[in-house]
Amino acid sequence: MPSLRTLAAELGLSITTVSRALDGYGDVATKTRERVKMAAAEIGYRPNSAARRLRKGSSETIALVMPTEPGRFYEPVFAELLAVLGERFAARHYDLMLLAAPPGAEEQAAYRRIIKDRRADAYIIVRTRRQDERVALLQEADVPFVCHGRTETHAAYSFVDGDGEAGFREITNRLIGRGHTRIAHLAAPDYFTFAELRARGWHLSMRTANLADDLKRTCLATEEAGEIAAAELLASPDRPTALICATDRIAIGAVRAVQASGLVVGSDIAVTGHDNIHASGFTNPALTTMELDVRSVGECLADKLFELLDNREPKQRGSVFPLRQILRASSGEGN
Amino acid sequence: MPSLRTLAAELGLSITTVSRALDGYGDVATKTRERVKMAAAEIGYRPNSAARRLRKGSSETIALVMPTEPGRFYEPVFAELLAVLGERFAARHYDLMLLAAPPGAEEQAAYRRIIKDRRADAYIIVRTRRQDERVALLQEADVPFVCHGRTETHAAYSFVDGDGEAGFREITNRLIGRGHTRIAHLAAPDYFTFAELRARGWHLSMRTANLADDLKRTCLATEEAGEIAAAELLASPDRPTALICATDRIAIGAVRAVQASGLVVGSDIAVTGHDNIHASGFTNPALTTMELDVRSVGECLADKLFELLDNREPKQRGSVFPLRQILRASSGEGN
DNA sequence: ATCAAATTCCGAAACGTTTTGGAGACGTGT
DNA sequence: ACACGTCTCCAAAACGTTTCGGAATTTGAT
Repeated sequence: MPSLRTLAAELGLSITTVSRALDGYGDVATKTRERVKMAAAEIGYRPNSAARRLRKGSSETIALVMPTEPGRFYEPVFAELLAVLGERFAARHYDLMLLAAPPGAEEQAAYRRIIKDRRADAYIIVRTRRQDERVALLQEADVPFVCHGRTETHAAYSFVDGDGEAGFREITNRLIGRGHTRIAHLAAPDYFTFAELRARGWHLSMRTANLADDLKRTCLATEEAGEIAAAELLASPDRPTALICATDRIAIGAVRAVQASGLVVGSDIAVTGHDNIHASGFTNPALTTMELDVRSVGECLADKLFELLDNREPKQRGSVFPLRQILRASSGEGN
Repeated sequence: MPSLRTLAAELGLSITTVSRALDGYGDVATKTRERVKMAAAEIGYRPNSAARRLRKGSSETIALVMPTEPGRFYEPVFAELLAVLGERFAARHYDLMLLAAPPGAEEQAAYRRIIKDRRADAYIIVRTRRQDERVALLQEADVPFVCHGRTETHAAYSFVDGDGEAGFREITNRLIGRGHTRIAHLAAPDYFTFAELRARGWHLSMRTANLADDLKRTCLATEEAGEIAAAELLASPDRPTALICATDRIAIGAVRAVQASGLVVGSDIAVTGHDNIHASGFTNPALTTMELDVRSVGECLADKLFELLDNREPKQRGSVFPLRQILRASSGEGN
């Protein structure tokens, strides 16, 4: 309600001076500035965002378009990531604008529309895909953006990701160390980069140990799909002794499949996942998995975004965070 | 980029006429309107949102402040709800703005700030509490809002909720019908209205059947807390034969506690939950639970919001959706 | 005392839209 | 001929901010 005009009138100054005083220009006497700031605080002045946006041509908004899967949208830590981003953005007076669109034409259209309208100054891409049209789109439009996850393209862009490859190499090595030789991988759909990276980790580890790397099944990242895929693998006469799953949800399905076939998870068949979703600690036996620190990822995403918005030279394009291994009974370790 | 000015110049019309033509005023000749619309489509004109917001004094934005729990934020269907809301809002050219704040002073401040700045035309309150300061705040500020969940106050406001009371009465009755007499309730923290309603459902059902209603434990809605609370109940000499849990997460913890005490879920002890989170179908045995149709809820929330924004008389203040019971083996039924 | 430079302030324009309050043209009934 | 209503259109103001290009005043150096 109170505007610059109000303040100016009250102080007997011009709108210009009041504005510049508040924005910290060197243009205005220290004494006047103090006076203005006092009055502004007193009266509870807050600049009208629409007006400033109109004038500055920026929106002070960061957009995130959530890719709604056909069916239910589900991403274990999505809500938490949003919370972290929201906090960080608020500190810099940026708004977080949330849209939803199913991948494909509709998603493209959504991006085009916001870009055209300049309704966001920057974007966050989540669930990044190996060939991601969103990256191409935003690069072409020359709009700042940061990816959660990475693409397979060689384009230069900022991203934050977990080191799925190393994480899966590590867990595979660990299982090999415990004597497993037939280790299968239940992969997520391969248009997701994370699925490819995790599969690669498993694959490299197996090759290095000279073990057969043909035990791979790809399925949706759901419990149902995981159960079916695992059941198939277990039905084979030469069945695996370990199931390394791309996600906890897949792993939870796999646990069920193992139990259904009369085998014991942990002793007969090791099962591992990724994400450390809440439920993973409460399967029977508890699920060995690995975890990415969501807070760090969120903060890193925000920091990179602000680097771009401030036109600062980014320290590094991409940041890859290590995964914390959480060993539990489903892989024959832990308690 | 193209503005009304551009269009006007191109067409040899005034800005006024172009604006009115596009907004569908009866003021302008049908022929001119067609001409204008053609040109607008051709040139890809889209009104500048900042300008229109400034002029109209509205923000065309709906705000949702997510209450970040101390620790991790987690709400089973939150992401999906956001997706539904996002879709609906986009159809009406409203933006969904997301903030995050922990309940308490910070949350209040966040609301006050956005209200003062008029950065949102309406609000959505989630995780509604029995005594909810947010409701009071928004009512006092006379800003439209809709609650997901309800308060215990008698204030007139719009809300959408699931019928937790009926749902819990139903499952309790069902267990009683199967011969259970000592049925415990694991409740969520009682500042949440949903927790109170579900507890009431259990309570009423028990009283009606003249059964002891003293077997109630309150805990956080987490697996860990559920496990501890369930373990306590099971340690009692006169232990319950059924654990009706306020949420699936609590129930998953309870399942673990039952198993730890050497009893069998389903036959020895029945366990039920609420939410139908993905993991609930994959506990061993699968968890009996109940489910609210998120899409319906989201759409209803959006509809009510637009009723308020359009100043239409709401058909009904509150909408309570029935819960779908999902009977599975953990309560001795289903497969 | 004079000129230049620094300091402090301000008027006015601009961002792009919506809306108010007409103005002009044309037809209709008297 | 006149008054009156209807159709189309438009100029200008307003929303509240930022910023350009000075203007007025003071300071400093000679």
